[in-house]
Amino acid sequence: LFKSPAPGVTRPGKSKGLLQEGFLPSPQLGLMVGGGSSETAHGVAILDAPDSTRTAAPRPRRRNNNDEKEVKLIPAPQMGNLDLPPDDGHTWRKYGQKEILGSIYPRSYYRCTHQKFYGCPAKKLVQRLDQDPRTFKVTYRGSHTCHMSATAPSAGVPAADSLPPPMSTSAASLMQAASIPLNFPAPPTTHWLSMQNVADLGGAGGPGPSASRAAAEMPVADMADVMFNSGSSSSNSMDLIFSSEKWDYEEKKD
DNA sequence: GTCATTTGACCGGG
DNA sequence: CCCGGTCAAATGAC
Repeated sequence: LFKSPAPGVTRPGKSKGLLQEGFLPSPQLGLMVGGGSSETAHGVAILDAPDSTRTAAPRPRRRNNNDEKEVKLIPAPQMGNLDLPPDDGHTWRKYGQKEILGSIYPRSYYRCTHQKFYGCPAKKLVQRLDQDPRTFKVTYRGSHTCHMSATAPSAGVPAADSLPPPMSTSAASLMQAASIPLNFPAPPTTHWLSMQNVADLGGAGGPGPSASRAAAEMPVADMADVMFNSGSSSSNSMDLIFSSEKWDYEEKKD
Protein backbone atom coordinates (compact mmCIF):
# COMPACT_ATOMS: atom_id res chain seq x y z
CA LEU A 1 0.00 0.00 0.00
CA PHE A 2 2.23 2.68 1.27
CA LYS A 3 5.35 1.10 0.16
CA SER A 4 5.09 -0.22 -3.30
CA PRO A 5 8.55 -0.73 -4.56
CA ALA A 6 7.65 -1.78 -8.01
CA PRO A 7 10.23 -4.24 -9.18
CA GLY A 8 11.96 -2.73 -12.08
CA VAL A 9 11.71 0.84 -11.06
CA THR A 10 14.19 0.94 -8.29
CA ARG A 11 16.42 -1.49 -9.97
CA PRO A 12 16.68 -1.09 -13.69
CA GLY A 13 18.07 -3.93 -15.68
CA LYS A 14 21.73 -3.84 -15.08
CA SER A 15 24.19 -5.91 -16.91
CA LYS A 16 25.68 -8.47 -14.69
CA GLY A 17 29.36 -8.83 -14.93
CA LEU A 18 31.86 -11.18 -13.51
CA LEU A 19 34.21 -8.39 -12.77
CA GLN A 20 35.25 -7.88 -9.26
CA GLU A 21 35.41 -4.19 -8.85
CA GLY A 22 38.73 -2.88 -10.02
CA PHE A 23 40.80 -5.84 -9.11
CA LEU A 24 41.41 -6.77 -12.65
CA PRO A 25 44.90 -7.48 -13.77
CA SER A 26 44.76 -4.15 -15.50
CA PRO A 27 45.18 -4.97 -19.14
CA GLN A 28 45.82 -1.36 -19.92
CA LEU A 29 48.67 -1.05 -17.57
CA GLY A 30 50.52 0.80 -20.25
CA LEU A 31 49.92 4.41 -20.93
CA MET A 32 46.47 5.73 -21.22
CA VAL A 33 47.29 9.35 -21.30
CA GLY A 34 49.11 9.17 -24.55
CA GLY A 35 46.12 8.16 -26.56
CA GLY A 36 44.21 11.08 -25.29
CA SER A 37 41.04 9.15 -25.29
CA SER A 38 39.78 10.60 -22.12
CA GLU A 39 36.21 9.98 -21.55
CA THR A 40 34.16 10.59 -18.52
CA ALA A 41 33.97 6.90 -17.95
CA HIS A 42 30.37 7.40 -17.15
CA GLY A 43 28.30 7.32 -20.27
CA VAL A 44 25.71 5.40 -18.37
CA ALA A 45 22.28 6.71 -18.80
CA ILE A 46 20.35 5.30 -15.96
CA LEU A 47 16.64 5.16 -16.03
CA ASP A 48 14.94 7.78 -14.08
CA ALA A 49 12.87 7.09 -11.05
CA PRO A 50 9.68 9.08 -11.27
CA ASP A 51 8.60 8.07 -7.85
CA SER A 52 10.93 8.40 -5.00
CA THR A 53 10.35 5.17 -3.24
CA ARG A 54 12.45 6.16 -0.33
CA THR A 55 11.13 9.45 0.77
CA ALA A 56 9.62 8.54 4.06
CA ALA A 57 12.76 7.58 5.80
CA PRO A 58 14.69 10.15 7.73
CA ARG A 59 18.25 9.11 7.49
CA PRO A 60 19.96 10.15 10.66
CA ARG A 61 23.17 9.93 8.86
CA ARG A 62 25.40 12.02 10.96
CA ARG A 63 28.85 12.82 9.95
CA ASN A 64 31.51 11.79 12.33
CA ASN A 65 33.51 14.69 13.43
CA ASN A 66 36.46 12.65 14.35
CA ASP A 67 38.48 12.40 11.20
CA GLU A 68 40.84 9.85 12.52
CA LYS A 69 41.86 8.38 9.28
CA GLU A 70 45.15 7.05 8.26
CA VAL A 71 46.10 6.56 4.69
CA LYS A 72 48.41 3.80 3.72
CA LEU A 73 49.83 2.68 0.48
CA ILE A 74 49.78 -1.03 0.12
CA PRO A 75 51.33 -2.64 -2.91
CA ALA A 76 49.40 -5.57 -4.20
CA PRO A 77 51.48 -8.69 -3.99
CA GLN A 78 51.92 -9.89 -7.50
CA MET A 79 51.54 -13.56 -7.09
CA GLY A 80 51.73 -15.21 -10.42
CA ASN A 81 49.94 -12.79 -12.57
CA LEU A 82 47.22 -11.51 -10.39
CA ASP A 83 47.48 -9.15 -7.55
CA LEU A 84 45.28 -9.85 -4.65
CA PRO A 85 43.69 -7.20 -2.61
CA PRO A 86 45.35 -6.10 0.57
CA ASP A 87 44.08 -7.78 3.66
CA ASP A 88 44.77 -6.47 7.10
CA GLY A 89 43.37 -9.40 8.92
CA HIS A 90 39.90 -8.04 9.22
CA THR A 91 36.85 -9.09 7.37
CA TRP A 92 35.56 -6.28 5.30
CA ARG A 93 32.29 -6.03 3.59
CA LYS A 94 32.08 -3.79 0.62
CA TYR A 95 29.16 -1.46 0.89
CA GLY A 96 29.76 0.83 -1.96
CA GLN A 97 31.88 1.77 -4.85
CA LYS A 98 32.25 5.06 -6.59
CA GLU A 99 34.46 6.58 -9.16
CA ILE A 100 36.35 9.55 -7.95
CA LEU A 101 37.08 12.53 -10.03
CA GLY A 102 40.68 12.68 -10.95
CA SER A 103 41.06 8.99 -10.53
CA ILE A 104 40.67 6.46 -13.23
CA TYR A 105 39.91 3.74 -10.79
CA PRO A 106 36.84 3.60 -8.64
CA ARG A 107 37.04 3.77 -4.90
CA SER A 108 35.71 0.90 -2.90
CA TYR A 109 34.10 1.39 0.45
CA TYR A 110 34.45 -1.33 2.99
CA ARG A 111 33.03 -1.84 6.40
CA CYS A 112 33.72 -4.25 9.15
CA THR A 113 31.60 -7.32 8.67
CA HIS A 114 31.18 -7.49 12.38
CA GLN A 115 29.92 -4.01 12.53
CA LYS A 116 26.45 -5.33 12.78
CA PHE A 117 27.36 -7.58 15.61
CA TYR A 118 30.26 -5.97 17.31
CA GLY A 119 29.51 -2.47 16.38
CA CYS A 120 32.90 -1.89 15.01
CA PRO A 121 32.94 1.54 13.42
CA ALA A 122 35.97 0.65 11.44
CA LYS A 123 35.75 1.59 7.84
CA LYS A 124 38.12 1.28 5.01
CA LEU A 125 38.48 2.87 1.64
CA VAL A 126 40.44 1.15 -1.02
CA GLN A 127 41.43 2.86 -4.16
CA ARG A 128 43.87 2.00 -6.83
CA LEU A 129 46.41 4.56 -7.73
CA ASP A 130 45.94 5.79 -11.22
CA GLN A 131 49.65 6.02 -11.50
CA ASP A 132 50.23 2.66 -9.92
CA PRO A 133 47.45 0.23 -10.57
CA ARG A 134 49.21 -2.36 -8.51
CA THR A 135 49.26 -0.13 -5.51
CA PHE A 136 46.27 0.21 -3.29
CA LYS A 137 45.63 3.27 -1.29
CA VAL A 138 43.88 2.11 1.81
CA THR A 139 42.31 4.66 4.05
CA TYR A 140 41.32 3.47 7.46
CA ARG A 141 38.63 5.32 9.29
CA GLY A 142 37.74 4.72 12.86
CA SER A 143 39.23 2.17 15.12
CA HIS A 144 38.83 -1.54 15.12
CA THR A 145 36.97 -2.62 18.16
CA CYS A 146 36.54 -6.15 17.07
CA HIS A 147 39.19 -8.75 17.13
CA MET A 148 39.61 -10.99 14.24
CA SER A 149 40.72 -14.43 15.09
CA ALA A 150 38.72 -15.69 12.19
CA THR A 151 40.94 -14.58 9.42
CA ALA A 152 44.05 -14.60 11.49
CA PRO A 153 44.18 -17.93 13.18
CA SER A 154 47.82 -17.64 13.89
CA ALA A 155 49.15 -20.56 15.78
CA GLY A 156 50.62 -18.29 18.34
CA VAL A 157 47.45 -16.50 19.09
CA PRO A 158 45.15 -18.42 21.36
CA ALA A 159 41.66 -17.14 20.97
CA ALA A 160 40.64 -18.10 24.43
CA ASP A 161 39.14 -14.75 25.15
CA SER A 162 35.51 -14.74 24.35
CA LEU A 163 35.29 -11.01 24.57
CA PRO A 164 38.07 -8.97 23.14
CA PRO A 165 39.07 -6.04 25.29
CA PRO A 166 39.41 -2.62 23.76
CA MET A 167 42.81 -2.08 22.39
CA SER A 168 44.69 1.09 22.09
CA THR A 169 44.66 2.94 18.86
CA SER A 170 48.37 2.66 18.59
CA ALA A 171 48.17 -1.05 18.97
CA ALA A 172 45.57 -1.20 16.30
CA SER A 173 47.63 0.61 13.77
CA LEU A 174 50.61 -1.46 14.66
CA MET A 175 48.69 -4.60 14.25
CA GLN A 176 47.44 -3.57 10.88
CA ALA A 177 50.89 -2.81 9.70
CA ALA A 178 52.12 -6.19 10.79
CA SER A 179 49.14 -8.21 9.79
CA ILE A 180 49.60 -8.12 6.11
CA PRO A 181 50.21 -11.58 4.87
CA LEU A 182 52.02 -11.16 1.65
CA ASN A 183 52.92 -14.75 1.33
CA PHE A 184 49.66 -16.35 0.68
CA PRO A 185 49.67 -20.10 0.38
CA ALA A 186 47.69 -19.80 -2.78
CA PRO A 187 44.12 -20.14 -1.64
CA PRO A 188 42.08 -22.59 -3.63
CA THR A 189 39.13 -20.30 -3.66
CA THR A 190 39.05 -17.07 -5.50
CA HIS A 191 37.75 -15.41 -2.45
CA TRP A 192 40.22 -14.05 -0.03
CA LEU A 193 37.69 -13.57 2.66
CA SER A 194 36.38 -16.14 4.97
CA MET A 195 32.88 -16.02 6.18
CA GLN A 196 30.61 -17.74 8.62
CA ASN A 197 32.88 -17.36 11.54
CA VAL A 198 30.75 -15.70 14.09
CA ALA A 199 28.32 -18.56 14.12
CA ASP A 200 29.31 -19.60 17.58
CA LEU A 201 28.38 -16.98 20.06
CA GLY A 202 25.13 -17.97 21.65
CA GLY A 203 27.02 -20.41 23.76
CA ALA A 204 24.72 -23.20 22.77
CA GLY A 205 27.35 -25.67 23.69
CA GLY A 206 28.70 -25.97 20.23
CA PRO A 207 31.34 -28.65 20.54
CA GLY A 208 32.17 -27.89 16.98
CA PRO A 209 35.85 -28.17 16.44
CA SER A 210 35.71 -25.08 14.30
CA ALA A 211 39.07 -23.61 13.55
CA SER A 212 38.84 -25.17 10.16
CA ARG A 213 40.50 -22.15 8.77
CA ALA A 214 44.18 -22.72 8.70
CA ALA A 215 45.94 -20.02 6.84
CA ALA A 216 49.63 -20.12 7.35
CA GLU A 217 50.20 -16.54 8.09
CA MET A 218 53.69 -15.35 7.77
CA PRO A 219 55.15 -12.60 9.83
CA VAL A 220 55.93 -9.66 7.71
CA ALA A 221 58.99 -7.73 8.67
CA ASP A 222 58.19 -4.38 7.29
CA MET A 223 55.68 -3.19 4.86
CA ALA A 224 57.90 -0.44 3.73
CA ASP A 225 60.54 -2.97 2.95
CA VAL A 226 58.18 -4.80 0.72
CA MET A 227 57.28 -1.62 -0.97
CA PHE A 228 60.81 -0.87 -1.82
CA ASN A 229 61.38 -4.44 -2.66
CA SER A 230 58.58 -4.26 -5.13
CA GLY A 231 60.91 -3.01 -7.73
CA SER A 232 64.30 -3.58 -6.33
CA SER A 233 65.98 -4.44 -9.53
CA SER A 234 64.73 -3.54 -12.93
CA SER A 235 63.06 -0.33 -13.72
CA ASN A 236 60.53 0.64 -11.19
CA SER A 237 57.30 2.10 -12.34
CA MET A 238 57.73 4.76 -9.79
CA ASP A 239 60.71 6.12 -11.54
CA LEU A 240 58.74 6.43 -14.67
CA ILE A 241 55.97 8.11 -12.85
CA PHE A 242 58.20 10.54 -11.16
CA SER A 243 59.68 11.35 -14.49
CA SER A 244 56.39 12.21 -16.00
CA GLU A 245 54.55 13.52 -13.09
CA LYS A 246 52.38 15.47 -15.39
CA TRP A 247 49.42 13.31 -16.13
CA ASP A 248 46.87 15.05 -18.16
CA TYR A 249 43.86 12.93 -17.85
CA GLU A 250 41.70 15.88 -17.35
CA GLU A 251 39.31 16.31 -20.12
CA LYS A 252 38.84 19.71 -21.42
CA LYS A 253 35.35 20.87 -21.66
CA ASP A 254 34.17 23.36 -24.06
C1' DG B 1 19.31 -21.08 1.85
C1' DT B 2 22.63 -17.69 3.35
C1' DC B 3 25.82 -14.11 2.72
C1' DA B 4 28.82 -11.11 0.29
C1' DT B 5 29.09 -8.56 -3.56
C1' DT B 6 27.14 -5.57 -7.01
C1' DT B 7 24.99 -1.28 -8.59
C1' DG B 8 21.95 2.65 -8.78
C1' DA B 9 19.89 6.30 -6.14
C1' DC B 10 19.96 9.63 -2.61
C1' DC B 11 21.80 12.40 0.73
C1' DG B 12 24.83 15.83 2.53
C1' DG B 13 28.56 19.07 2.57
C1' DG B 14 31.77 22.34 0.29
C1' DC C 1 25.88 22.65 -8.33
C1' DC C 2 29.21 19.19 -7.98
C1' DC C 3 31.65 15.64 -5.55
C1' DG C 4 31.90 12.22 -2.22
C1' DG C 5 29.81 8.90 0.78
C1' DT C 6 26.15 5.70 2.27
C1' DC C 7 22.14 2.72 1.88
C1' DA C 8 19.31 -0.42 0.12
C1' DA C 9 17.58 -4.03 -3.22
C1' DA C 10 19.00 -7.59 -6.42
C1' DT C 11 21.95 -11.14 -7.95
C1' DG C 12 25.52 -14.46 -7.74
C1' DA C 13 28.31 -17.59 -5.46
C1' DC C 14 28.95 -21.03 -2.03
